[in-house]
Amino acid sequence: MSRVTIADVASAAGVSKTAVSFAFNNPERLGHATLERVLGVAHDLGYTPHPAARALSMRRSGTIGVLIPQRLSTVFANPFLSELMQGLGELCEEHDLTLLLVPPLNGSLEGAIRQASVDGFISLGLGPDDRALEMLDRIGIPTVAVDSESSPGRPAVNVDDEGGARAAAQHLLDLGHRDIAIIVLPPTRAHFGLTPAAARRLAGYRAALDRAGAPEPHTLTAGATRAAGAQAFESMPRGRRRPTAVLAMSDMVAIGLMAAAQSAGLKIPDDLSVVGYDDLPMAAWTNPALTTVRQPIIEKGRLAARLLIQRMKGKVVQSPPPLGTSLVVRGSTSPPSGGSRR
Amino acid sequence: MSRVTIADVASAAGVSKTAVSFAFNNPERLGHATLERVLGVAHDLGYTPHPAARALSMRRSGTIGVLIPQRLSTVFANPFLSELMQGLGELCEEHDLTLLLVPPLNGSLEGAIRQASVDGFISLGLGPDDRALEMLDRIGIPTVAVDSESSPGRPAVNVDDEGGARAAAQHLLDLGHRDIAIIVLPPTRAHFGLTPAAARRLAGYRAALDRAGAPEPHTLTAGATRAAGAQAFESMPRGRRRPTAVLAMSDMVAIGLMAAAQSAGLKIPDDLSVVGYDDLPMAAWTNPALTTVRQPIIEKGRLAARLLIQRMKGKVVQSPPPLGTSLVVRGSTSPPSGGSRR
DNA sequence: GATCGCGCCTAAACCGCTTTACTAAAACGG
DNA sequence: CCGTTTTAGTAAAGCGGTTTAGGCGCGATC
Repeated sequence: MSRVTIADVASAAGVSKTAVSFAFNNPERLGHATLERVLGVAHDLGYTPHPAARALSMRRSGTIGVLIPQRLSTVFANPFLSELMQGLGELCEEHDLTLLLVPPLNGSLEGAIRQASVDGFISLGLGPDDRALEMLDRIGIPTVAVDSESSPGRPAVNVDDEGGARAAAQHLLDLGHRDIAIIVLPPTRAHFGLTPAAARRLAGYRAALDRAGAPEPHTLTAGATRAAGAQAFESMPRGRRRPTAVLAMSDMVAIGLMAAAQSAGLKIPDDLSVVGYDDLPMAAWTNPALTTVRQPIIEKGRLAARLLIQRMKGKVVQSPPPLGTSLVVRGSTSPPSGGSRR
Repeated sequence: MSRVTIADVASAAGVSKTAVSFAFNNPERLGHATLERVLGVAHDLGYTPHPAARALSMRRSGTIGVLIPQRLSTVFANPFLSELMQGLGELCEEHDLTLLLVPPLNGSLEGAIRQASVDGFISLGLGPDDRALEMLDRIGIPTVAVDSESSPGRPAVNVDDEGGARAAAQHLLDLGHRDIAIIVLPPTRAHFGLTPAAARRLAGYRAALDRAGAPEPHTLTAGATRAAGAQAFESMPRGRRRPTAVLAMSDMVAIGLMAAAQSAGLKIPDDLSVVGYDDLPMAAWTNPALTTVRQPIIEKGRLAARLLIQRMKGKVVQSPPPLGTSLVVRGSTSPPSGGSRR
């Protein structure tokens, strides 16, 4: 006993397939009596149009894809994505769209794209010349890039990464820090350099430090998870060579690092100042609360979805100006403890 | 210029559509020379099989749906879903599946289901007689229910909600609490009573309290978000009628409630003990750290996905026994402050 | 009274792919 | 040298819908 199709309904109601289709999609084209009858029969039989058939025929699937360059288990470990999904979700629900998560399958994002039946894509953190984006262009599927670089054909939604980073670094400098470590986010795709957003943040940090004539910062790399942050702390220089402050490109890293530092006996912020990036909700309730750069993640999601939906309607859309970022000063930063160092 | 189809490739390569299809799905049925040629032409033209057409023809879309009974913006505000997605994601990636999020559209989960082209569904928190589940049965799409009730045809993945709840309540009783408030999770779907999991937890709380002869607990309802938790605190009885402890059915509620209590000047746990449910990662780093009932969320996701994938392969699967829960005692609970009360 | 317009419904083409059944040619075996 | 496999490829029938271009009956129009 297989699925009940439109033909089943048609013959059971004694009408053509067309009539059944009209009953659902174009009711005004049917007489009142037949309409009722068809709908009745359809309901009795438990008929539901086959989504794939519908998608094929209508050239529209009613779903938009979220292109995620990493494994779901790592990317969902960072609430950043949850926030973004809230924004995307809001607009999708408004427009009757469902959301398809598209991570790499067998390590291939392109392969995953091929399999995904969607009307448009939102890409996260891909470099502007990424093969995946190129592929989407070729197929001609509308795309909006988030945390990427805007390029002619493809609108991009970004925040002022560099400005935020500059503010963060300046804050530490103002407090009197000179020995500062930077925790860089790693590339998310093999053989593509830094993520565009990471590059911009790094540039922002560096710009502020250079301008103040601070010594070359110690940089190390850690993925955007708590565990990676803890690990980053372990691989920081020890003893008198330990920096007095660290700039992390993600709150999760900052939080993990803070925890590791604390369980190693350090006092935060006295022994080590930490500033994150993102301002996730939880940044406000760590102990001490995290000083961080706020970016409007939910709004970013909303905006990206809104733009994509416009594009899917055929409108030409421009990249909007970057959304604002701002430093939120909390308890995890303070002047360096004057004592033993320098 | 529309999408390049299999027919375009076929004629460009001077072969039949069949040959092109074989080149991709059944390469060994083609001679070496033609295979190369077809693949070459396909690549040059930038051909990609249309996913919907493929899905229709193969009766398989390569995606599984996650049926979510609430708005994405509320459900993603709780890291519970992130955790679950990590588990689901792991298995999906292993099996080359993408994940479709299916929340209610225009308030209708059924409508959303209709639109979703998936090979199977994972449902979250639906009552066993929910219309949506009934609909899935009728369509004949494999489904695994999470946080639901197992029923003959449909395997369900659950944790020992009641046991965990009992342990939590017993813990408070052991500490000497008698005036205890319970924060109940609300129904997620209109006119369906308590969520099955919420009902089981409530039963667990009550069982322990009754058995100890504690007075009727004060119960109130709050959705699984921080904001709702804070609000729940506001609507708790004040002054001497304030309970000495509260049992929340979700960490987020507990955390929100704790924060609200603290900013109202209460000391936790001295003035108010709080125990959550879930043991989200962040439960360990609130201040004080949250006493809570741990449930293995990621594992729950993995298990559900594994079961669903089995079912999609045609195997008949049974509901596994509930996964274990355990009380994790941290800093948010203590004996009631003896002083002014009782 | 032929024609037009209109309301209601249908036949058939089409969406883009997979797959079954089949054929022509080449290789094989005796 | 002649049947029999094998090999390499094709035509056509689905998959399950939507949509275009009519068809048919009937009262209104000229």
